[in-house]
Amino acid sequence: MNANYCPLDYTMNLIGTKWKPIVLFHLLEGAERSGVLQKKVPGISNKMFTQTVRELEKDGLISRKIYPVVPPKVEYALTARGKSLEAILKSLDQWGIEDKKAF
Amino acid sequence: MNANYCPLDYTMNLIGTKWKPIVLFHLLEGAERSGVLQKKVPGISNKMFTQTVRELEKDGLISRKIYPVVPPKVEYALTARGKSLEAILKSLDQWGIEDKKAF
DNA sequence: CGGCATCCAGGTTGATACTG
DNA sequence: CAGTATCAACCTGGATGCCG
Repeated sequence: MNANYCPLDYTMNLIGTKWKPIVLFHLLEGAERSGVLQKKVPGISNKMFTQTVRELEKDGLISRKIYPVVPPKVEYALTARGKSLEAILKSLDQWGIEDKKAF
Repeated sequence: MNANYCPLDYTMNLIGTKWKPIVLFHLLEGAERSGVLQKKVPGISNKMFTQTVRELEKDGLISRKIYPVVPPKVEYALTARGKSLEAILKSLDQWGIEDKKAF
């Protein structure tokens, strides 16, 4: 069964979903408030947004900071581990730009 | 709804699945015969393998060469478009290696 | 405002058996 | 050997409504 495991699989299990890369990508510019961040992700439902940031937090790729104010305020930011994905995220984005030109 | 589209999404729609990156990665080393290639992907079922290479072919990332012999022989190889993903695939793999060291 | 719980439709996946 | 067909099980994601 296990003929040729490759770490690529490990990476994809962390970020290889529909929404995770997009959320991470937008956080490259800096911390964002929850609602603002969500609006930057076209088409995501509230449920999927919550689910996505929860998993990213659990995996230590982003941090969640809660401000005890009214109305509630929550900010998300990349952790060091999350920032280490910067090159990959930008490559993915760049490839998309180049590929669209060619095809 | 559409606040901030990014090409990263476009890229992920092409390769952002469980099996596609792994298949592509193994093809970086050169063309492979179908059965051999499948054995290199741990845990994939025959059905998913076929489905995956079909989609990759449809998207022009790999080519499929059929040898009219008995028993049947089919080889898959990266197209130019597929090869252009090399840097990304290796980055993903490399990140997985580095990350495992750290965590 | 942030985000969780519930329901449920649709797509995805795996096991198995079969064709050329 | 390469690939397809079928079916059931599982998972995903969206809509809605409620809570702190």
